[in-house]
Amino acid sequence: MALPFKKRVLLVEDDQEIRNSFTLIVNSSQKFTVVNSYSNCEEAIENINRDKPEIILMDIELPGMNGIQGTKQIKDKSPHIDVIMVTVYEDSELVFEALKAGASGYITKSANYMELLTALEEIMKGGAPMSSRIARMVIDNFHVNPNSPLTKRETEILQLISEGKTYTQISEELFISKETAKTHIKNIYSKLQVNSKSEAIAKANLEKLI
Amino acid sequence: MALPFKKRVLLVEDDQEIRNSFTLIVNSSQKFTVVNSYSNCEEAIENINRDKPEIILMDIELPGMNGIQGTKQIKDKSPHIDVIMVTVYEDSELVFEALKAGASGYITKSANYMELLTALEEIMKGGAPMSSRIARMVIDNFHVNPNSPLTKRETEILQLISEGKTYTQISEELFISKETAKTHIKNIYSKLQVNSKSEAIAKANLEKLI
DNA sequence: TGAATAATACCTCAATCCGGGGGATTACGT
DNA sequence: ACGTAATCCCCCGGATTGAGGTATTATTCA
Repeated sequence: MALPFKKRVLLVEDDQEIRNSFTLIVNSSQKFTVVNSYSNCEEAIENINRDKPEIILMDIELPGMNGIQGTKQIKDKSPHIDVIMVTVYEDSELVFEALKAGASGYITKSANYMELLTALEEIMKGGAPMSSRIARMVIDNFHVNPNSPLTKRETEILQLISEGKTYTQISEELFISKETAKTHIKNIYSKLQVNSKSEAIAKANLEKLI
Repeated sequence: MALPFKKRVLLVEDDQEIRNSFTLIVNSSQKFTVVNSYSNCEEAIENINRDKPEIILMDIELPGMNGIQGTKQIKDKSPHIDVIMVTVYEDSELVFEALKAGASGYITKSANYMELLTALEEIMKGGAPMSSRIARMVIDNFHVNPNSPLTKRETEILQLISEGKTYTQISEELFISKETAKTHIKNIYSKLQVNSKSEAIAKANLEKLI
């Protein structure tokens, strides 16, 4: 009955109860098996080569090293392991930090039986399980502000600035004189209230102008 | 029997067959109704104030204005309308362009009955429906490269550069001398093979160094 | 323990960039 | 007809940057 190819799942979660209930749920599936569970990242990382997990369910709030730092270290050493963050928070900063750290999914602790197993299946299929709110948060992060104070040309030039181009390169690329490029950039700076290229890029990213 | 609060869905799709089949599927639901369908963006935009859609299913490849340009214009005028891109392509550039333009979901034309309705439900819940591959693509886009050639300090400084900080500001923020900041930046430039702040930022974003 | 790497700091010099003005023409759309 | 956008030019001074060095401490790791 024990399938030889069950996906190896590791739990990192300091709440004993959640650890137990998640273990039960995961083990109830024919496709997954919990190889181990830890209450902190340090131990998990220490034994990762022995446990050889393919998927890690990682809590964010942990004693000692937090789940985001832990994910970073794990993905650093073992990039093939898929990490799913499990948390109570859907705070946007934490989400993005976790994703940057290398998480491939983001579910909440309130996840029920089905949601948890669906998330694991999604990961197996090469997907990225997320709650509705997280998905929207992530997608919204891409949206460019349609109410930019900049004109089309200015936006175009800001784009080139963000690509690291110099005044000269911009003027050549757009077939305009260097002075014109300068004028546009002066206007961009004044509209964005900045006074350097990098500041302009920072503001552009912040306000999703490009 | 006709519920008064069905969500108003608009179709923009040049393939007559798909338009018909999607219309049938959407109308089969108690929660949605197709208010109109067009074979091009121009017409859709022209009549949008009359059709008053809450959700638009938008093809990307269209005669005349493409679906990405169309989405941009629609979100510009009516930011409250949710646009779901419907396409055969899962090409990464197109996906990101569509998301930047303001799309809130991204499904493929091969979407069946269930997938289509699930996507609409997801949108209604404030989510962002995506296929597994798209979701992973989007998530992967956040991941920071764990094999950065930069040291911790250099990464820290690159981060500050990307925030638009000057040498002086960086040195003050990190409690080091201006000269040291300069040295670090020189090393960053040499490792990234660039020679300006904006180029460094561009490369950093490209290679997900920060 | 020794070597390598990282982080710190200083020097010089030329090129670029920025800010702050200014003025001017053409074109397009309302 | 007026405003906005896009184009181009000028001056200038000061700040910043980039490129070339050298050098001293920590720390880390083999």
